Amino acid sequence: MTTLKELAALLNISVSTVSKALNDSHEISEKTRIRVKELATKLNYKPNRIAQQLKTNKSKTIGVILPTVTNPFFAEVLHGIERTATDNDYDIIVCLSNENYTKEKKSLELLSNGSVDGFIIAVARESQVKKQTEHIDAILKSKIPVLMFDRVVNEINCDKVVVDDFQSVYEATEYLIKKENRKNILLVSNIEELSVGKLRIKGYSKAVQAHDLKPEILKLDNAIDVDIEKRIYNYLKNNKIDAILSIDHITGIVAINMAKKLGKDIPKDLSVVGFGYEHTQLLSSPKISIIHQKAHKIGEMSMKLLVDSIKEEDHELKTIIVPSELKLSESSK
Amino acid sequence: MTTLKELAALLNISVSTVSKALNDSHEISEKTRIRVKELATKLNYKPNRIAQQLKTNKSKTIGVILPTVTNPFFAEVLHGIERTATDNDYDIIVCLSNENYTKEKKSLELLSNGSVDGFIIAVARESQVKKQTEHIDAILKSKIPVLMFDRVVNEINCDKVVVDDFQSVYEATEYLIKKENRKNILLVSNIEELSVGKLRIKGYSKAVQAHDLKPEILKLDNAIDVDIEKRIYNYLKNNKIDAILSIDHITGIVAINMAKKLGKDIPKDLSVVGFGYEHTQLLSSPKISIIHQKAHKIGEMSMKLLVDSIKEEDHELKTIIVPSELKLSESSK
DNA sequence: TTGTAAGCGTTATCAT
DNA sequence: ATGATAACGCTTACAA
Repeated sequence: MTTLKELAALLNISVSTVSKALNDSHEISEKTRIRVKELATKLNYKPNRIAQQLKTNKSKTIGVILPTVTNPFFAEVLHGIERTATDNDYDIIVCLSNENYTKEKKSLELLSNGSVDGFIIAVARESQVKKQTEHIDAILKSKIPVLMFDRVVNEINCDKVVVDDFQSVYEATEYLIKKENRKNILLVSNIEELSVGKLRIKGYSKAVQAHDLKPEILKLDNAIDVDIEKRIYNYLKNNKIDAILSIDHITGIVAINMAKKLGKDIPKDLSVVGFGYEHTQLLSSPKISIIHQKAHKIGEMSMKLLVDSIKEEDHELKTIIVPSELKLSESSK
Repeated sequence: MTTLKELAALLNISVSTVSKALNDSHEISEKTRIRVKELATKLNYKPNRIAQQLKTNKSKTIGVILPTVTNPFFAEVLHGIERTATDNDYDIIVCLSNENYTKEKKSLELLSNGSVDGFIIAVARESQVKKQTEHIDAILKSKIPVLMFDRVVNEINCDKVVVDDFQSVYEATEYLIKKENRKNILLVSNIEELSVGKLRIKGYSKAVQAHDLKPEILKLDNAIDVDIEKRIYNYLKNNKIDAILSIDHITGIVAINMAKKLGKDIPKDLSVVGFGYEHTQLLSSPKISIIHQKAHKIGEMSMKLLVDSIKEEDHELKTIIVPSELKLSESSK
């Protein structure tokens, strides 16, 4: 890599002159500026980013800690984060906690040494379930801004971007009751121990009770593939259900497949609503209705808010709610 | 952030003594070492990574350029990359090209200024289709190691990790012919212009011809959701087909759904094989058979090979082939 | 208009 | 055993 020093030596001028010339300083004569720039281009000179970072004490990098990226929700959020970061001249360092508290903690610690100017984090399942969050507090204490999205910790005071989990499920439930006239709505959950899962279940319960119906909830508690199918199949076989509301992005499609296996007519006998993303509806037949979380937007808003908080002198903490959209399957319209 | 200087001032000793004490130098007395370490712990001192990077001229960071991360294949590869990077004390900076040549080029340029010690890249669709790859050559010329995976450019000389695209599809086709006794195998493709797509189609064609059958290929050329369904539906309706081989991770499931709509009995009337990942089989009913690419392993091998190439004095370029595995649906066993 | 020198935080070499 | 100094590559206040 070419350095200022090398350019200076080749041109027989000082390092500072070269630096100023490249930065279009008024102090420098037209002639030398051109001379310097020509050589710089020729030798493909690029200012060493590390040196600049040391000088300015800014990394222009954000640490992004995600539980996983194989879940399409987080993948899409990451997409939004990356795009917005690029637009704001930031890089992102991505760490995956794998839903694991220890890994999450380690990642935060490793990066809180000047490597990043701030963090975007969706808390790992384990951290959330065990309520272990001092590692995040520690970061905040060291004055590095943190933004939490989706999986948030209420007790921690920082910027947040969340989905309207309660509201969207409440409305979806009400839709099933009022528009599709369903009475026996089963909620299927594989994420009941997460903050978002709890909120979604609350939204459902509240809506059901508001219409004097009784809640029915099938908690799969993190079951593995084959069990998911079996348990949903058995439940549908043994219970009179006319609608299914899945609060994750998998079990809704599985429920459709199991219902078909049982000879149910969708959407006549059974309405199915789930959470979904880019390809969810394409992968189901008949089409599932989905609560579409604006994952890309969540990523975008998160990065924007964090960048603002870094720039602003006296930033006041915000919580932004990104509304979801109920996308009906064509058949149910 | 606490610095060596601050520690030194507080302890009334020199910066270099502090540095040595923290690094367990033999030169330093037991007493001061303890004194230093205690204060360091108390003030939560962490060596500034940027300064260390400047000193060693190494970033211990790898730039990872992916076309997208919402495709589960790349998501899983990223998972493998991240894990292996962490195991080897590397960070990763992730950039998404969005299948776009310009963005890919810009990302490479922005990071080739000392920000990263090497690149892992899966070439964008546009770069591959238009055969624009000088930007990658430029990086190699500047002596930054590059590793390409999956979407590779044959003409470029660098380390590579690829899937056995030709072989796996050849074998899957042969399986359909020999074990399931299929005669009219339709290949469905939505990625025919990619290097991997071409190889997969070749594998299919070769196998079909080897058994004196005629190739049938439905090219969707990057169609959008609703068209995908229609075109597959119509094809199945108007043509006598007894097996479908999808070379991506979406159209196989869509084909199953369309076939069911047409009243076909799977797997009796029709065998379906596709490419797939973690949840692919869970999302289909009846179960699809999948060519399972070891995406996690691909990420792992890529990072390992790149790290090796960085460490080794005279590294000789390698191409590693990661074999896929044909995972039959239970019904077809 | 150009150059000198200090400093960002660290480590390594060379005194003391 | 401890400290002074230089160096990594860059920017910038200050001289010349």
